[in-house]
Amino acid sequence: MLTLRYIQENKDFIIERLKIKNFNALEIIKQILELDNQRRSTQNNMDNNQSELNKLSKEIGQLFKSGKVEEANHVKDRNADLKENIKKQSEELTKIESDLTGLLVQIPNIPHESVPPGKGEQDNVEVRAEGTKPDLGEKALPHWELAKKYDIIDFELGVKLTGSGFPVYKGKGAKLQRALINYFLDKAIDAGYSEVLPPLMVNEDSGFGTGQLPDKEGQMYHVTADNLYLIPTAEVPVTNIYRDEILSARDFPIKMTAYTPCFRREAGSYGKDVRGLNRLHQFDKVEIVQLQHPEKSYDTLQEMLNHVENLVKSLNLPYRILKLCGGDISFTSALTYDFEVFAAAQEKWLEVSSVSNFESYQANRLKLRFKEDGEKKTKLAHTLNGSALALPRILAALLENNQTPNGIVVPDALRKYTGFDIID
RNA sequence: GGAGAAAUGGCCGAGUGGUCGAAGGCGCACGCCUGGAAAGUGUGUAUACUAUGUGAAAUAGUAUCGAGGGUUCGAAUCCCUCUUUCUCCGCCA
Repeated sequence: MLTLRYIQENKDFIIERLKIKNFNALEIIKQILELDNQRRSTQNNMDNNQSELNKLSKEIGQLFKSGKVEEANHVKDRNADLKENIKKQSEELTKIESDLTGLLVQIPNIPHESVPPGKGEQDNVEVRAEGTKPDLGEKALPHWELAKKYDIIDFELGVKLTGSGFPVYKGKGAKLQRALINYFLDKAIDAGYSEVLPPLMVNEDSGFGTGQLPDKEGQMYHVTADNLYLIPTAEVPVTNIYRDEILSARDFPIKMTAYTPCFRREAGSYGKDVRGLNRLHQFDKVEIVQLQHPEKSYDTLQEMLNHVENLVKSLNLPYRILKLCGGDISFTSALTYDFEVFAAAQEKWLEVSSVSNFESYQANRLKLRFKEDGEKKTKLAHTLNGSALALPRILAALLENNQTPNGIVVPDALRKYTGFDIID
C-alpha cells in the first residue's frame, strides 16, 4: 500500500504511472485525499478536546485536595461535555481511518519506470533466452505419461486422497522431489541466505502484510474454524517475520530462504493449463526473500535474478527471462521478471520462477522500517522475493526433456542428492 | 480440554487511582578521562498521529504499559472479554 504522504505529494505522477497497470486511480485518489482531510481535522479537534479534558482533570484533583468540592463538581460537568465530544469524534475517526485503509489497499503498487506497457502475458518482454531445446522426435511423451510409465507420480491416487491438483509422488519421484528441495536450499545457503522453516498457516495480519488479503482472499485455502490461511507461498510467513520491526540500515541486506509446500485454490483455472504438473493446488517451492535498503534494492533484484538463472542453467534446461508488462505484473510488485523453462514434449514454456521488487509497498503494510545511522526518522525498507525454484514445472521439464529410450536421465547437479542417475 | 499464575520500554525490572511515557539496572550512542583500551564519569536513548514550520530541524498537543471494552473528573494501577506465556492435570506424535 502506498503511504498517504506519498499520495498527497505525487498525486498526478501516481495517476499517470498507474495507467501502465491499466488502473485508473483518479477517482479513488480524490476520495482518499478528501477522507484524509477529514481525518486530520477530526484528529485535531479530538486532540484539542482531549487536551482540555486532561487539563481539567488535573484541576479537579487539585480542587478536591484543597477542599473546594463545589467548584470541583462544577468542572466535572464541563468534562462531561468534553467526554461526549471525544467519544463521538473517536468513533468518527475510527470509521474514517478504516474507510481510508479500505481505499488505500485498492491502489496497486507504482510500476518501475522500466515496466513495459501491455495488457497481458502476450505483451511481456523477453530479456533473453538461453539453452537449446532438445530434439525428442515423434515419440516424445508429455510428463504426465512419463510419470505413469515409470510410476513416479500418481495423479489419480491424489484425487482419491484429496482431489485434483494434489499428486502423490512415489519412489524415485518422491526422492527426486527431496533432491530438488535440498539442492535449491543448499544453493541458496551458499549464496548467503539463511534458512527458515516457517509455519504453513498464517493469520490474517500476515496475509494482509504481504498483500494477499483482502484482495486475493479467494486464492487461499481458509481454515475457518481457526481463521487461518494455508500459505500460497513462503513469501508470506517469511516476509512477515519482520512485520512491525524497526531495523538499522546496517542490518541490510537480510537474506532468507525457505522451503515450503504452497497451497493455491486456483479458482477459475481449467483445461490444458492444469494438465499434469502444470498447475497444482499443492506444490513445493524454495523461496528467497530479501529485505534491503531502498537505494540498493534494484541491485539486489539483479543479484536474485542471477541466482535463479544459475539454478536453471545448472539443470541444463532451456529457459527464457521475461520482464512482465504492466498488464501482467502483480498488484503489489514494482518490477517482476519471470523465468520460464521449455518443456519439450508439450512444446510449452512453463513459468518456474517470478522475481519481484515490491519496493516499500509491502513494507508499508508490514510496518517494516529502518533507521539510518544516527538518524531519528524511520523509513520504509524494500522487500523482494523470488522462487528459487518452484518444483512441479521444473520436474515436468526435466522429465520431458531428459527422456531417453532407457529412461529419464537425472542432471549431473542432482545426482549426489538423488543417489541415482536414471529413472527407469 | 481442566485448574492456577502472569504479560510494563531493545533486555531485566519497580510501580494498586492524579505529580507516570513510566524509578532503577543492563545494553546502545556520543563526550570526558586514557598513549590506546578497560574501568570510571557525564549526557542522551520508544512509536504513531495532529498543529505551527516550504522541507529538514525544532516546538507544542494526543495516543500507546499484551488486545479490545467498561468504571472514574482522572487508569499501567479497579472490573469484564479475548489472546499469549508459564506451572500442574488430562490427551497425544
